[in-house]
Amino acid sequence: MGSDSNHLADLSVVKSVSLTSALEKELERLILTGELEPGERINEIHLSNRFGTSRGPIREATRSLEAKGLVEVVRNRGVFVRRLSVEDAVEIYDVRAALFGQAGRLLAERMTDGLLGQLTRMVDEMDAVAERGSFDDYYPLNLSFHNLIVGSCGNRTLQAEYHRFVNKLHLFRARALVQGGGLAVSNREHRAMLEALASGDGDRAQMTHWRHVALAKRRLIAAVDGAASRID
Amino acid sequence: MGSDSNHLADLSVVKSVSLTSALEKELERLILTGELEPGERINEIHLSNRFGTSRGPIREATRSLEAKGLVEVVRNRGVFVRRLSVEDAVEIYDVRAALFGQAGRLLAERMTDGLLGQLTRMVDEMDAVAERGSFDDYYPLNLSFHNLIVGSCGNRTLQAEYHRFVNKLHLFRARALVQGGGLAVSNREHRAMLEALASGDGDRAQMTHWRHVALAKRRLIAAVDGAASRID
DNA sequence: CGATTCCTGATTGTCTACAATCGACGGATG
DNA sequence: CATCCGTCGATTGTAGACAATCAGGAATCG
Repeated sequence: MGSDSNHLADLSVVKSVSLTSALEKELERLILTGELEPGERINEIHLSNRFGTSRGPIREATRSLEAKGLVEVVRNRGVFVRRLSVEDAVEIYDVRAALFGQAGRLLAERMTDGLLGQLTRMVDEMDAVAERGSFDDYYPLNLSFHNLIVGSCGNRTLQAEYHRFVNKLHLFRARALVQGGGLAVSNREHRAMLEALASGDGDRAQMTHWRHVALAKRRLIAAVDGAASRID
Repeated sequence: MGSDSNHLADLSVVKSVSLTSALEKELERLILTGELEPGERINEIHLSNRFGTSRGPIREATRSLEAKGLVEVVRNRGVFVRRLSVEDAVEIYDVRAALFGQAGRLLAERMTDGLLGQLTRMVDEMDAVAERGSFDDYYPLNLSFHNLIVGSCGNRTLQAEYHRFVNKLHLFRARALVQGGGLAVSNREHRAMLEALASGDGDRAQMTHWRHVALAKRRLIAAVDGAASRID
């Protein structure tokens, strides 16, 4: 853990960034990587000792993280990394589906040959990886594919919002459950999205993109039910 | 303005609310009502004098408001109520359309006779008000109608998010421009939404709800262009 | 022995003070 | 007259101190 405080020290050397902002970024990183786990309490004094700052900026940072939905601030008790229930995760998937669908629509209406080629190569590569059944290789490609779509839709507000929700899903500690349905199924949905994007049809793109996330939600629910049955 | 500090005093009497939380609520109210105007600087010392608190809780509150997109914190310069450009507003409308569409879909899939009756009465009432051409009477009804839909969709995350974006649009000081297209046109779109909700068809409901906000966006753009032409 | 109460240490919430930064204004210079 | 530089007051960013609150452990009671 010692290297982490070095991380913050590097940031504060650049004096254009306030301590509060640097702390917020670092805390967010600790949360998203799982070093601070859901339900875990964020102790101001420990953190201030660890980072060599006073408690003020830490308090400011945690207020911001609360508004972003990554922590919960309980008066007189402390700040806790937010714990997501299955119900929470399902709700977040619905929001994410809506945003991703809208990103698909916006992108279909402004698609270029270059971008379409890039996206196509990514889907081809995911096909190859899926054949090998390698989730660890597939996941980052899948992430890049989604990020390129959202990042190219031309709406920064939508992009920022989408990523906030994707970040929040990091709190749902059930990544192994997300494999449900198989990689080939997931990439077939990517192909349908691609075709819709190529067609320039906004309605169709919105529907295929929305459906991809909605089906992922369903796979999650099925996996959770399956896991619960296995426990019983 | 003196009555506003009484507002905060009332809140702090109830000791279950921290000063920071009370200040955040009050600042948000001041921003959303327009008492603190877009671009205006929030002066910590003035506010701490006004509310009889130290600056610490004010700083914490403004960090949260920043994450909610209502203010911008500029290091060493201060906190400014966020100013929305037309482009910002258009981006927000797109996000709002996506969320509203999703709310429509979710509601269509869980509609009850009682709720449908309630929504129908509201649309009928809006018809009557629209005939009189009374925007001031129409607007709150319209707001209630939208809120009932989103509030009944069964997804709290979506609801909270939708309202965050509606709040942000308060920063766009061009409410007079939102009248474009006429009240009767707007309420015809409400009827299409109603029919879709009654049919229980999620696809159809999502599309009609999405379209309603998307058309409102178009009307806004047209009104902005019209206003610009009139200036030239 | 289990349940209840009390005490104390740890932590949080807020305040005050100090240092750093910025912008406005006035004076000097070309 | 325009531009540049220096000064100063206002404000922001942060640290440290003090008071309030809570949870856990120990003591007491039934």
